Amino acid sequence: MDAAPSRKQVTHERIVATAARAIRRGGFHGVGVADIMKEAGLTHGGFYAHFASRNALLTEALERAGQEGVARVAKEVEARREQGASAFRALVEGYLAERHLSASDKMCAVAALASEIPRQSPGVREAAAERVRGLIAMVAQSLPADVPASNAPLIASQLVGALQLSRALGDNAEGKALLAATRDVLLAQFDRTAP
Amino acid sequence: MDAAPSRKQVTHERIVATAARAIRRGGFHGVGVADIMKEAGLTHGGFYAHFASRNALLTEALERAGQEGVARVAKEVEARREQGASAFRALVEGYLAERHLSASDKMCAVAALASEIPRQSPGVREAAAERVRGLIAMVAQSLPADVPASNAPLIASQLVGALQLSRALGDNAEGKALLAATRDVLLAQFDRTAP
DNA sequence: TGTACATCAGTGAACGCGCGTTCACTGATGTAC
DNA sequence: TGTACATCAGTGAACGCGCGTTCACTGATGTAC
Repeated sequence: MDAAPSRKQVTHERIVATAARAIRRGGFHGVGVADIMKEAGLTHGGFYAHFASRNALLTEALERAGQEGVARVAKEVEARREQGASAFRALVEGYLAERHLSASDKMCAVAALASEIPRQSPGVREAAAERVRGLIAMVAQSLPADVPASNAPLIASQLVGALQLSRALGDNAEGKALLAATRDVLLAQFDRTAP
Repeated sequence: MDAAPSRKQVTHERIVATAARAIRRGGFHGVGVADIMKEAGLTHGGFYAHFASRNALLTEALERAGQEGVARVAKEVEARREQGASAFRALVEGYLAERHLSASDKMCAVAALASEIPRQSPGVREAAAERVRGLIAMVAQSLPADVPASNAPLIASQLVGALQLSRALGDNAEGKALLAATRDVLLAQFDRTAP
Protein backbone atom coordinates (compact mmCIF):
# COMPACT_ATOMS: atom_id res chain seq x y z
CA MET A 1 0.00 0.00 0.00
CA ASP A 2 2.86 2.36 0.82
CA ALA A 3 5.56 3.91 -1.29
CA ALA A 4 7.12 0.57 -2.18
CA PRO A 5 4.58 -2.10 -2.98
CA SER A 6 6.04 -5.60 -2.93
CA ARG A 7 6.20 -7.67 -6.06
CA LYS A 8 3.35 -9.78 -4.76
CA GLN A 9 1.19 -6.72 -4.17
CA VAL A 10 1.79 -5.54 -7.69
CA THR A 11 0.68 -8.90 -9.05
CA HIS A 12 -2.31 -8.94 -6.73
CA GLU A 13 -3.41 -5.57 -8.02
CA ARG A 14 -3.04 -6.72 -11.59
CA ILE A 15 -5.24 -9.75 -10.96
CA VAL A 16 -7.91 -7.64 -9.28
CA ALA A 17 -7.85 -5.06 -12.07
CA THR A 18 -8.20 -7.81 -14.65
CA ALA A 19 -11.09 -9.36 -12.75
CA ALA A 20 -12.77 -5.98 -12.32
CA ARG A 21 -12.96 -5.70 -16.07
CA ALA A 22 -13.89 -9.33 -16.58
CA ILE A 23 -16.91 -9.32 -14.27
CA ARG A 24 -18.34 -6.25 -15.98
CA ARG A 25 -17.82 -7.91 -19.33
CA GLY A 26 -19.01 -11.41 -18.52
CA GLY A 27 -20.89 -11.19 -15.25
CA PHE A 28 -20.03 -12.98 -12.03
CA HIS A 29 -20.56 -16.34 -13.68
CA GLY A 30 -18.83 -15.51 -16.90
CA VAL A 31 -15.44 -15.35 -15.35
CA GLY A 32 -13.22 -18.29 -14.43
CA VAL A 33 -10.16 -18.36 -12.18
CA ALA A 34 -7.97 -19.74 -14.97
CA ASP A 35 -9.24 -17.16 -17.48
CA ILE A 36 -8.42 -14.25 -15.24
CA MET A 37 -4.99 -15.52 -14.30
CA LYS A 38 -4.18 -16.08 -17.94
CA GLU A 39 -5.43 -12.62 -18.88
CA ALA A 40 -3.20 -11.24 -16.12
CA GLY A 41 -0.24 -13.09 -17.60
CA LEU A 42 -0.02 -15.81 -14.95
CA THR A 43 -0.85 -19.47 -14.51
CA HIS A 44 -3.86 -20.48 -12.49
CA GLY A 45 -1.85 -22.41 -9.90
CA GLY A 46 -0.73 -19.26 -8.15
CA PHE A 47 -4.21 -17.99 -7.58
CA TYR A 48 -4.65 -19.26 -4.05
CA ALA A 49 -1.53 -17.56 -2.86
CA HIS A 50 -3.43 -14.32 -3.49
CA PHE A 51 -7.05 -15.11 -2.65
CA ALA A 52 -8.76 -17.46 -0.23
CA SER A 53 -11.31 -18.42 -2.86
CA ARG A 54 -12.84 -17.41 -6.14
CA ASN A 55 -15.50 -15.60 -4.18
CA ALA A 56 -12.91 -13.53 -2.33
CA LEU A 57 -11.62 -12.34 -5.68
CA LEU A 58 -15.12 -11.46 -6.83
CA THR A 59 -15.60 -9.28 -3.78
CA GLU A 60 -12.36 -7.41 -4.33
CA ALA A 61 -13.06 -7.19 -8.03
CA LEU A 62 -16.47 -5.62 -7.51
CA GLU A 63 -15.03 -3.01 -5.17
CA ARG A 64 -12.39 -2.23 -7.72
CA ALA A 65 -14.90 -2.18 -10.56
CA GLY A 66 -16.98 0.30 -8.60
CA GLN A 67 -14.05 2.63 -8.10
CA GLU A 68 -13.01 2.41 -11.71
CA GLY A 69 -16.54 3.01 -12.91
CA VAL A 70 -16.85 6.11 -10.76
CA ALA A 71 -13.50 7.40 -11.95
CA ARG A 72 -14.48 6.82 -15.53
CA VAL A 73 -17.82 8.57 -15.20
CA ALA A 74 -16.14 11.44 -13.34
CA LYS A 75 -13.72 11.80 -16.22
CA GLU A 76 -16.50 11.96 -18.77
CA VAL A 77 -18.36 14.46 -16.64
CA GLU A 78 -15.34 16.68 -16.29
CA ALA A 79 -14.70 16.73 -20.02
CA ARG A 80 -18.25 17.94 -20.58
CA ARG A 81 -18.08 20.51 -17.82
CA GLU A 82 -15.00 22.00 -19.41
CA GLN A 83 -17.07 22.54 -22.50
CA GLY A 84 -19.57 24.51 -20.45
CA ALA A 85 -22.19 21.89 -19.63
CA SER A 86 -24.01 22.08 -16.31
CA ALA A 87 -23.11 19.45 -13.71
CA PHE A 88 -26.37 17.65 -14.25
CA ARG A 89 -26.22 17.66 -18.03
CA ALA A 90 -22.62 16.48 -17.89
CA LEU A 91 -23.59 13.58 -15.66
CA VAL A 92 -26.55 12.46 -17.73
CA GLU A 93 -24.74 12.76 -21.04
CA GLY A 94 -21.61 11.21 -19.62
CA TYR A 95 -23.40 8.28 -18.08
CA LEU A 96 -25.74 7.61 -20.96
CA ALA A 97 -23.20 8.09 -23.74
CA GLU A 98 -23.84 5.94 -26.76
CA ARG A 99 -20.52 4.19 -26.60
CA HIS A 100 -21.36 2.77 -23.20
CA LEU A 101 -23.83 0.46 -24.87
CA SER A 102 -21.00 -1.93 -25.64
CA ALA A 103 -18.10 -0.85 -23.43
CA SER A 104 -19.70 -2.20 -20.28
CA ASP A 105 -16.41 -3.56 -18.96
CA LYS A 106 -15.04 -0.08 -18.39
CA MET A 107 -18.17 1.57 -17.05
CA CYS A 108 -20.53 1.55 -14.11
CA ALA A 109 -20.41 -1.75 -12.25
CA VAL A 110 -23.95 -1.35 -10.99
CA ALA A 111 -25.41 -1.14 -14.47
CA ALA A 112 -23.27 -4.04 -15.66
CA LEU A 113 -24.17 -6.37 -12.80
CA ALA A 114 -27.33 -5.16 -11.07
CA SER A 115 -29.63 -8.10 -11.61
CA GLU A 116 -26.98 -10.59 -10.48
CA ILE A 117 -26.33 -8.88 -7.17
CA PRO A 118 -29.15 -10.46 -5.14
CA ARG A 119 -27.71 -13.92 -5.88
CA GLN A 120 -24.19 -13.21 -4.70
CA SER A 121 -22.42 -13.84 -1.42
CA PRO A 122 -22.83 -11.40 1.49
CA GLY A 123 -19.39 -9.90 0.86
CA VAL A 124 -20.18 -9.13 -2.74
CA ARG A 125 -23.60 -7.83 -1.84
CA GLU A 126 -22.23 -5.41 0.71
CA ALA A 127 -19.74 -4.09 -1.81
CA ALA A 128 -22.56 -3.66 -4.27
CA ALA A 129 -24.77 -1.84 -1.76
CA GLU A 130 -21.96 0.59 -1.10
CA ARG A 131 -21.70 1.20 -4.82
CA VAL A 132 -25.42 1.92 -5.10
CA ARG A 133 -25.17 4.43 -2.28
CA GLY A 134 -22.23 6.06 -4.02
CA LEU A 135 -24.13 6.33 -7.27
CA ILE A 136 -27.10 8.00 -5.60
CA ALA A 137 -24.78 10.41 -3.80
CA MET A 138 -23.10 11.26 -7.07
CA VAL A 139 -26.44 12.09 -8.64
CA ALA A 140 -27.45 14.15 -5.61
CA GLN A 141 -24.33 16.28 -5.94
CA SER A 142 -24.99 16.97 -9.60
CA LEU A 143 -28.60 18.05 -9.34
CA PRO A 144 -29.47 21.58 -10.44
CA ALA A 145 -30.02 23.94 -7.53
CA ASP A 146 -33.78 24.03 -8.02
CA VAL A 147 -34.22 20.25 -7.90
CA PRO A 148 -34.67 18.76 -4.42
CA ALA A 149 -32.21 16.05 -3.37
CA SER A 150 -35.12 13.68 -2.87
CA ASN A 151 -35.09 13.21 -6.63
CA ALA A 152 -31.65 11.60 -6.59
CA PRO A 153 -32.73 7.96 -6.05
CA LEU A 154 -35.26 8.24 -8.84
CA ILE A 155 -32.75 9.68 -11.24
CA ALA A 156 -30.09 7.15 -10.31
CA SER A 157 -32.63 4.40 -10.97
CA GLN A 158 -33.38 5.92 -14.32
CA LEU A 159 -29.73 6.12 -15.35
CA VAL A 160 -29.08 2.51 -14.46
CA GLY A 161 -32.38 1.29 -15.89
CA ALA A 162 -31.96 3.15 -19.17
CA LEU A 163 -28.50 1.75 -19.75
CA GLN A 164 -29.70 -1.75 -19.03
CA LEU A 165 -32.81 -1.60 -21.18
CA SER A 166 -30.79 -0.12 -24.02
CA ARG A 167 -28.19 -2.86 -23.72
CA ALA A 168 -30.94 -5.46 -23.64
CA LEU A 169 -32.20 -4.13 -26.95
CA GLY A 170 -28.68 -4.33 -28.29
CA ASP A 171 -25.90 -2.15 -29.60
CA ASN A 172 -27.95 -1.21 -32.64
CA ALA A 173 -30.32 1.50 -33.82
CA GLU A 174 -33.05 0.43 -31.43
CA GLY A 175 -30.80 0.44 -28.39
CA LYS A 176 -29.30 3.78 -29.33
CA ALA A 177 -32.73 5.27 -29.87
CA LEU A 178 -33.88 4.22 -26.42
CA LEU A 179 -30.75 5.62 -24.85
CA ALA A 180 -31.13 8.94 -26.64
CA ALA A 181 -34.82 9.18 -25.84
CA THR A 182 -34.38 8.64 -22.12
CA ARG A 183 -31.46 11.03 -22.02
CA ASP A 184 -33.35 13.79 -23.78
CA VAL A 185 -36.48 13.46 -21.73
CA LEU A 186 -34.54 13.40 -18.49
CA LEU A 187 -32.65 16.52 -19.42
CA ALA A 188 -35.78 18.30 -20.55
CA GLN A 189 -37.35 17.52 -17.22
CA PHE A 190 -34.62 18.68 -14.89
CA ASP A 191 -32.18 20.81 -16.76
CA ARG A 192 -32.92 24.32 -17.95
CA THR A 193 -29.50 25.03 -19.40
CA ALA A 194 -28.69 25.08 -23.07
CA PRO A 195 -27.22 21.86 -24.49
CA MET B 1 -52.06 -26.15 -28.25
CA ASP B 2 -55.63 -27.13 -29.17
CA ALA B 3 -58.47 -28.48 -27.11
CA ALA B 4 -56.66 -31.71 -26.27
CA PRO B 5 -52.99 -31.22 -25.51
CA SER B 6 -51.02 -34.44 -25.62
CA ARG B 7 -49.40 -35.81 -22.52
CA LYS B 8 -46.03 -34.74 -23.83
CA GLN B 9 -47.24 -31.19 -24.39
CA VAL B 10 -48.50 -31.02 -20.84
CA THR B 11 -45.14 -32.12 -19.52
CA HIS B 12 -43.36 -29.70 -21.84
CA GLU B 13 -45.43 -26.84 -20.49
CA ARG B 14 -44.68 -27.85 -16.95
CA ILE B 15 -40.95 -27.86 -17.60
CA VAL B 16 -41.10 -24.43 -19.24
CA ALA B 17 -43.18 -22.99 -16.41
CA THR B 18 -40.73 -24.35 -13.87
CA ALA B 19 -37.80 -22.92 -15.77
CA ALA B 20 -39.53 -19.56 -16.15
CA ARG B 21 -39.63 -19.29 -12.39
CA ALA B 22 -36.14 -20.69 -11.93
CA ILE B 23 -34.39 -18.21 -14.22
CA ARG B 24 -36.00 -15.27 -12.46
CA ARG B 25 -34.95 -16.70 -9.13
CA GLY B 26 -31.44 -17.80 -9.98
CA GLY B 27 -30.53 -16.12 -13.25
CA PHE B 28 -29.60 -17.80 -16.49
CA HIS B 29 -26.56 -19.38 -14.90
CA GLY B 30 -28.23 -20.34 -11.68
CA VAL B 31 -30.36 -22.98 -13.24
CA GLY B 32 -29.30 -26.49 -14.24
CA VAL B 33 -31.06 -28.96 -16.49
CA ALA B 34 -31.21 -31.57 -13.73
CA ASP B 35 -32.52 -29.07 -11.18
CA ILE B 36 -35.39 -27.99 -13.37
CA MET B 37 -36.39 -31.49 -14.34
CA LYS B 38 -36.37 -32.52 -10.71
CA GLU B 39 -38.43 -29.50 -9.72
CA ALA B 40 -40.88 -30.45 -12.45
CA GLY B 41 -41.11 -33.95 -11.02
CA LEU B 42 -39.05 -35.69 -13.73
CA THR B 43 -35.61 -37.15 -14.21
CA HIS B 44 -33.04 -35.30 -16.24
CA GLY B 45 -32.69 -38.02 -18.88
CA GLY B 46 -35.93 -37.06 -20.56
CA PHE B 47 -34.90 -33.48 -21.09
CA TYR B 48 -33.65 -33.82 -24.64
CA ALA B 49 -36.88 -35.33 -25.82
CA HIS B 50 -38.37 -31.91 -25.12
CA PHE B 51 -35.60 -29.45 -25.97
CA ALA B 52 -32.72 -29.41 -28.40
CA SER B 53 -30.42 -27.95 -25.78
CA ARG B 54 -30.29 -26.15 -22.48
CA ASN B 55 -30.23 -22.91 -24.41
CA ALA B 56 -33.44 -23.77 -26.24
CA LEU B 57 -35.13 -24.15 -22.88
CA LEU B 58 -33.78 -20.82 -21.70
CA THR B 59 -35.28 -19.09 -24.71
CA GLU B 60 -38.70 -20.63 -24.15
CA ALA B 61 -38.44 -19.97 -20.44
CA LEU B 62 -37.70 -16.30 -20.92
CA GLU B 63 -40.68 -15.89 -23.24
CA ARG B 64 -42.84 -17.60 -20.69
CA ALA B 65 -41.38 -15.58 -17.83
CA GLY B 66 -42.17 -12.42 -19.75
CA GLN B 67 -45.79 -13.40 -20.24
CA GLU B 68 -46.19 -14.42 -16.63
CA GLY B 69 -44.58 -11.24 -15.40
CA VAL B 70 -46.91 -9.13 -17.51
CA ALA B 71 -49.93 -11.09 -16.32
CA ARG B 72 -48.85 -10.71 -12.75
CA VAL B 73 -48.31 -6.98 -13.02
CA ALA B 74 -51.61 -6.61 -14.85
CA LYS B 75 -53.33 -8.41 -12.00
CA GLU B 76 -51.81 -6.11 -9.42
CA VAL B 77 -52.73 -3.10 -11.49
CA GLU B 78 -56.31 -4.23 -11.84
CA ALA B 79 -56.71 -4.77 -8.12
CA ARG B 80 -55.58 -1.21 -7.50
CA ARG B 81 -57.79 0.23 -10.22
CA GLU B 82 -60.80 -1.41 -8.63
CA GLN B 83 -59.96 0.54 -5.51
CA GLY B 84 -60.11 3.74 -7.50
CA ALA B 85 -56.45 4.34 -8.35
CA SER B 86 -55.57 5.96 -11.63
CA ALA B 87 -54.01 3.74 -14.28
CA PHE B 88 -50.61 5.30 -13.74
CA ARG B 89 -50.69 5.11 -9.97
CA ALA B 90 -51.85 1.51 -10.16
CA LEU B 91 -48.95 0.64 -12.43
CA VAL B 92 -46.29 2.34 -10.34
CA GLU B 93 -47.57 1.00 -7.05
CA GLY B 94 -48.17 -2.43 -8.53
CA TYR B 95 -44.76 -2.67 -10.09
CA LEU B 96 -42.83 -1.21 -7.20
CA ALA B 97 -44.67 -3.04 -4.44
CA GLU B 98 -42.54 -3.85 -1.45
CA ARG B 99 -43.08 -7.55 -1.65
CA HIS B 100 -41.47 -7.65 -5.08
CA LEU B 101 -38.13 -7.04 -3.44
CA SER B 102 -37.85 -10.74 -2.73
CA ALA B 103 -40.43 -12.41 -4.94
CA SER B 104 -38.45 -11.87 -8.10
CA ASP B 105 -39.30 -15.30 -9.47
CA LYS B 106 -42.91 -14.35 -10.01
CA MET B 107 -42.41 -10.82 -11.28
CA CYS B 108 -41.04 -8.88 -14.20
CA ALA B 109 -38.46 -10.90 -16.10
CA VAL B 110 -36.70 -7.78 -17.34
CA ALA B 111 -35.98 -6.54 -13.83
CA ALA B 112 -34.88 -9.99 -12.72
CA LEU B 113 -32.50 -10.60 -15.59
CA ALA B 114 -31.63 -7.31 -17.29
CA SER B 115 -27.89 -7.19 -16.77
CA GLU B 116 -27.45 -10.76 -17.96
CA ILE B 117 -29.25 -10.23 -21.25
CA PRO B 118 -26.34 -8.86 -23.28
CA ARG B 119 -24.38 -12.06 -22.61
CA GLN B 120 -27.03 -14.48 -23.80
CA SER B 121 -27.58 -16.23 -27.11
CA PRO B 122 -29.35 -14.42 -29.98
CA GLY B 123 -32.59 -16.31 -29.34
CA VAL B 124 -32.71 -15.28 -25.73
CA ARG B 125 -31.75 -11.73 -26.58
CA GLU B 126 -34.54 -11.37 -29.10
CA ALA B 127 -37.06 -12.66 -26.58
CA ALA B 128 -35.71 -10.15 -24.09
CA ALA B 129 -35.91 -7.27 -26.55
CA GLU B 130 -39.55 -8.10 -27.20
CA ARG B 131 -40.16 -8.01 -23.47
CA VAL B 132 -38.54 -4.58 -23.16
CA ARG B 133 -40.75 -3.26 -25.94
CA GLY B 134 -43.78 -4.71 -24.20
CA LEU B 135 -42.84 -3.05 -20.94
CA ILE B 136 -42.46 0.34 -22.55
CA ALA B 137 -45.80 -0.08 -24.34
CA MET B 138 -47.44 -1.00 -21.06
CA VAL B 139 -46.13 2.17 -19.45
CA ALA B 140 -47.23 4.25 -22.43
CA GLN B 141 -50.79 2.98 -22.09
CA SER B 142 -50.93 3.86 -18.42
CA LEU B 143 -49.67 7.43 -18.63
CA PRO B 144 -52.00 10.18 -17.47
CA ALA B 145 -53.62 12.06 -20.34
CA ASP B 146 -51.47 15.15 -19.83
CA VAL B 147 -48.16 13.27 -19.99
CA PRO B 148 -46.74 12.82 -23.51
CA ALA B 149 -45.99 9.26 -24.60
CA SER B 150 -42.36 10.23 -25.11
CA ASN B 151 -41.96 9.85 -21.36
CA ALA B 152 -42.68 6.13 -21.46
CA PRO B 153 -39.12 4.87 -22.04
CA LEU B 154 -37.83 7.04 -19.24
CA ILE B 155 -40.45 5.82 -16.81
CA ALA B 156 -39.97 2.20 -17.83
CA SER B 157 -36.26 2.62 -17.18
CA GLN B 158 -37.00 4.07 -13.82
CA LEU B 159 -39.30 1.22 -12.80
CA VAL B 160 -36.77 -1.42 -13.77
CA GLY B 161 -33.84 0.49 -12.31
CA ALA B 162 -35.57 1.22 -9.01
CA LEU B 163 -36.47 -2.41 -8.49
CA GLN B 164 -32.94 -3.50 -9.25
CA LEU B 165 -31.22 -0.93 -7.07
CA SER B 166 -33.57 -1.74 -4.22
CA ARG B 167 -32.89 -5.45 -4.60
CA ALA B 168 -29.17 -4.75 -4.70
CA LEU B 169 -29.48 -3.01 -1.35
CA GLY B 170 -31.38 -6.01 -0.06
CA ASP B 171 -34.78 -6.98 1.28
CA ASN B 172 -34.30 -4.82 4.35
CA ALA B 173 -35.09 -1.34 5.60
CA GLU B 174 -32.63 0.28 3.21
CA GLY B 175 -34.00 -1.48 0.16
CA LYS B 176 -37.56 -0.74 1.14
CA ALA B 177 -36.74 2.90 1.72
CA LEU B 178 -35.24 3.27 -1.73
CA LEU B 179 -38.23 1.59 -3.31
CA ALA B 180 -40.68 3.82 -1.45
CA ALA B 181 -38.71 6.96 -2.21
CA THR B 182 -38.57 6.35 -5.95
CA ARG B 183 -42.22 5.39 -6.03
CA ASP B 184 -43.33 8.51 -4.21
CA VAL B 185 -41.23 10.89 -6.25
CA LEU B 186 -42.34 9.33 -9.50
CA LEU B 187 -45.99 9.63 -8.54
CA ALA B 188 -45.57 13.18 -7.36
CA GLN B 189 -44.02 14.03 -10.69
CA PHE B 190 -46.59 12.57 -13.03
CA ASP B 191 -49.74 11.82 -11.13
CA ARG B 192 -52.12 14.48 -9.91
CA THR B 193 -54.70 12.11 -8.48
CA ALA B 194 -55.20 11.39 -4.81
CA PRO B 195 -53.46 8.28 -3.47
C1' DT C 1 -64.76 -56.64 -25.90
C1' DG C 2 -60.43 -58.65 -25.74
C1' DT C 3 -55.84 -59.73 -27.24
C1' DA C 4 -51.18 -58.61 -29.70
C1' DC C 5 -48.29 -55.43 -31.14
C1' DA C 6 -46.30 -50.73 -32.12
C1' DT C 7 -45.41 -46.31 -30.48
C1' DC C 8 -44.10 -43.16 -27.16
C1' DA C 9 -42.77 -40.67 -22.74
C1' DG C 10 -39.84 -41.02 -19.23
C1' DT C 11 -35.86 -43.56 -16.57
C1' DG C 12 -31.30 -44.00 -14.89
C1' DA C 13 -26.64 -44.98 -15.79
C1' DA C 14 -22.69 -43.24 -18.10
C1' DC C 15 -19.53 -40.04 -20.67
C1' DG C 16 -16.75 -36.02 -21.31
C1' DC C 17 -15.50 -31.67 -20.28
C1' DG C 18 -14.71 -27.50 -17.60
C1' DC C 19 -13.65 -25.44 -13.47
C1' DG C 20 -12.41 -24.55 -8.55
C1' DT C 21 -8.97 -26.14 -5.66
C1' DT C 22 -4.59 -28.46 -4.01
C1' DC C 23 0.20 -29.36 -3.88
C1' DA C 24 5.00 -30.65 -4.74
C1' DC C 25 8.37 -28.27 -7.04
C1' DT C 26 11.36 -24.54 -9.36
C1' DG C 27 13.58 -20.39 -10.23
C1' DA C 28 14.23 -15.82 -8.52
C1' DT C 29 14.79 -12.47 -4.81
C1' DG C 30 16.66 -11.08 -0.72
C1' DT C 31 19.58 -11.59 3.56
C1' DA C 32 23.66 -12.93 6.62
C1' DC C 33 28.30 -12.94 7.20
C1' DT D 1 31.97 -7.24 -2.64
C1' DG D 2 31.14 -12.02 -2.89
C1' DT D 3 29.32 -16.43 -1.49
C1' DA D 4 25.72 -19.63 0.93
C1' DC D 5 21.46 -20.15 2.38
C1' DA D 6 16.49 -19.04 3.38
C1' DT D 7 12.37 -17.16 1.79
C1' DC D 8 9.03 -16.31 -1.53
C1' DA D 9 6.24 -15.88 -5.95
C1' DG D 10 4.78 -18.41 -9.49
C1' DT D 11 4.50 -23.07 -12.20
C1' DG D 12 2.16 -27.01 -13.94
C1' DA D 13 0.21 -31.37 -13.09
C1' DA D 14 -3.51 -33.56 -10.81
C1' DC D 15 -7.96 -34.26 -8.25
C1' DG D 16 -12.85 -34.15 -7.59
C1' DC D 17 -17.09 -32.57 -8.56
C1' DG D 18 -20.96 -30.70 -11.20
C1' DC D 19 -23.27 -30.31 -15.30
C1' DG D 20 -24.75 -30.73 -20.21
C1' DT D 21 -25.53 -34.40 -23.14
C1' DT D 22 -26.26 -39.31 -24.85
C1' DC D 23 -28.34 -43.71 -24.98
C1' DA D 24 -30.11 -48.33 -24.15
C1' DC D 25 -33.98 -49.68 -21.82
C1' DT D 26 -38.75 -49.93 -19.46
C1' DG D 27 -43.41 -49.32 -18.51
C1' DA D 28 -47.52 -47.12 -20.16
C1' DT D 29 -50.59 -45.60 -23.83
C1' DG D 30 -52.83 -46.28 -27.92
C1' DT D 31 -54.17 -48.91 -32.21
C1' DA D 32 -55.49 -53.00 -35.28
C1' DC D 33 -58.15 -56.82 -35.83
